[in-house]
Amino acid sequence: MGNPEHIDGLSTLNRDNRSVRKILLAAARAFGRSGYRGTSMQQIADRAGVSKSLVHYHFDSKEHLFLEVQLELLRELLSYVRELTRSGARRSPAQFEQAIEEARDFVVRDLEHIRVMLEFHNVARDNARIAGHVATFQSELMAMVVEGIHNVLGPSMLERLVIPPERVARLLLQILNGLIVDLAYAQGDEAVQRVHETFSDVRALITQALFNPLS
Amino acid sequence: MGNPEHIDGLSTLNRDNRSVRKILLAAARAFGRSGYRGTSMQQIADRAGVSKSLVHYHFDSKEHLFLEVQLELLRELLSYVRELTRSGARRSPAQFEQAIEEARDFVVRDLEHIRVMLEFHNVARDNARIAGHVATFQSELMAMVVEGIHNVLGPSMLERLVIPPERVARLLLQILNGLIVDLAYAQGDEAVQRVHETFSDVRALITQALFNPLS
DNA sequence: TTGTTTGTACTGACCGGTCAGTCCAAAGTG
DNA sequence: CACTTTGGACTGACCGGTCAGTACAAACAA
Repeated sequence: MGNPEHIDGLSTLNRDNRSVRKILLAAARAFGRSGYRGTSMQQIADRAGVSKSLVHYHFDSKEHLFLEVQLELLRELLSYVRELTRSGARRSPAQFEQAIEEARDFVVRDLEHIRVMLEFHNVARDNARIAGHVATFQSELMAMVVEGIHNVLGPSMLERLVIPPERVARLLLQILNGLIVDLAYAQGDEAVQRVHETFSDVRALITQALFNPLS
Repeated sequence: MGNPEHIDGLSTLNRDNRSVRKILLAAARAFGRSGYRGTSMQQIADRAGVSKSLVHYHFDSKEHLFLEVQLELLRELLSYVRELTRSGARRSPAQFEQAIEEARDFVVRDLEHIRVMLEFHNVARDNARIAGHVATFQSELMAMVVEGIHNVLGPSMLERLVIPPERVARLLLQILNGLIVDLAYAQGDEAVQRVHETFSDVRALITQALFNPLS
């Protein structure tokens, strides 16, 4: 990745600083809940328990803060996907399904955080710098999922895929986007439960059709 | 639906008025592109070629305008789904796939408009009135898709579904949400083309696994 | 025919308020 | 000393919304 925080001429950011971490966390949640424009620097400062001045002290601008939030989310996702697909011992469609299920659990657990992704394209549309970062974000995530598919399936199962791994990766990301949107809409526990049921249907049907039978 | 524009004590809206139609169209596109908070009344007025005052003359508030945009989108979706699934002559998985493909084309064609849906939950989160309308929107759309599935498949094919029609409807809406998000991210023609390919994969795999073989 | 009234569409100027961002003096901290 | 943190005052831009007033055509009255 090569020190992405040093490009674009942004000032260096001390990520180990406790306040910086608090601000990043508060900002991620606030952006996820209310969107980029719907979140004020004051709200972020309040939720982080620091002064507004300090936020401006650590981050050049709101755009910079958003960028760093984005960057951290990418790091989290990458490290999670790496961890999830590290072991090379799973070699069946059922294990593949389980990996998808675990990915879903990850999304649900960090939903407030991950929802920021739905905001990326809105901000990117009138901000070239952020648009570039979104593109990087997407391609790095895609590469990581492809690698994860290789790790989870191994060469033997990989041969049985009816479409190439790259297309499987794109497919997984697309249905996960659908899950995120549906969850954003769902209000109340039964609604969330129904969304989970729906995603399980998607997962089961796709897995079933994704592998050629053993010849 | 019963004259939805008369509920909530909103002033009646002359939908035949040329300016009103221009404003609604401009607002739908602007909300779809930049989100609710990212769109100002001034921008909408400019794009509609009218004064900001006129927008406030026809619509009580920004919230009211958003509500009317939502209402019109619901009308369009309902009438489109009705039209798409009217004929009862299709009775094969291939025809089912084609109906999904047509729905995709509809989404792509009106994407700028439909993208507003991604914004609904953001606005609804801190606006009870809009939250109620979103819930109505969702349930009416769901009912319409279920009815459409019945029409497209007919009793014979309906029996072969491995999950009930209601779950199929939720599944379709979820993967369409994924499509909309992916399209929102896609920049450039090849990117859009790749998203289409991905959605085709989803559609094909799901359709393949969705029907029991003829016994 | 001429004048009056009424209703609708529409506008520019303006108001109160919010927001991102700046500046700075002061205080704590390692 | 250098770094971090606070709080407060301030600016310029923008935003949603209001308001007085214009334009105009149809209906009505003399």
